[in-house]
Amino acid sequence: MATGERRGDLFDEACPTRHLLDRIGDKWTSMVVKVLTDAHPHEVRFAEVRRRAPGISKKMLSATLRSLERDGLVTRRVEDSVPPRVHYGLTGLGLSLGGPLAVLREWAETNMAEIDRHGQLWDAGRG
Amino acid sequence: MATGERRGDLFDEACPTRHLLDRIGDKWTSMVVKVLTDAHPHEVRFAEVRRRAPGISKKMLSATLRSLERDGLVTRRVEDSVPPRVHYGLTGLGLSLGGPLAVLREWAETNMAEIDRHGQLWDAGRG
DNA sequence: CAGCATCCTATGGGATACTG
DNA sequence: CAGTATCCCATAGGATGCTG
Repeated sequence: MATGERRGDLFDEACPTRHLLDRIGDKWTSMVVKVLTDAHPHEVRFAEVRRRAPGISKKMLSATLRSLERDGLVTRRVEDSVPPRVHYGLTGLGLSLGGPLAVLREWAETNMAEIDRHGQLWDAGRG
Repeated sequence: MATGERRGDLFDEACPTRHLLDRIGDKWTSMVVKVLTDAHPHEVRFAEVRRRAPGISKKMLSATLRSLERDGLVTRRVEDSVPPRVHYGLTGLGLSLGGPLAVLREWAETNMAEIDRHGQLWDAGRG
């Protein structure tokens, strides 16, 4: 991703879910999309996105945003000033992704605690 | 994952979606869950899961199933025979994950073609 | 400010061979 | 049959420093 490369996996055609997860399943994409979704229709500047996605490095934010822009989910607008200001926003496609992500989030909020609890019991039984 | 280890990322508490994607966003989990969801309420044996998730190695199938079992999404039942037969199925929790995954899949089926097309245009403009 | 370049490590995951 | 064990490599992604 950092290089802008994309792999064309055989399973991409066979399994759309896998294909999508290849794009949004990495460490930062879902958080960046959420930041831009929450801000919509307002654009958000690079540093501000970074502030709202705690922990992300400049390198990864840059790579994540470029990947999203490449896929047509995010717009990038450079304000011609010194120092430069770059504004990011969602395309219609990017905005539409908010629905599925919200569903995922809702399920996660309801069930991740149980998953964690189960995992801890499991680990304890192996200690 | 292969070792059964789990990282406790700081963002897990802050972002449930990220937390969930840490579990299902890897290469095989979503496909394995889909196989078991499609088969439900019937259980599926190890080799049969493998057949329905083309390309997965024994190692990765083993690791993926164990991870899902650890998280309480999948049941594992060993039939006492020689050679052994091991049957996998979904728990209620695992079954409930089918909803969100179907939403993801639907969005992907509708939009991944456009994403790919956009990405190819982008790449062409950089060639 | 908004990045890119570079270096580095940990991890995911494939190939292959072995086992109860 | 249903796994483990081992080896190997490609990649994700963090840390740091430089630049227009």
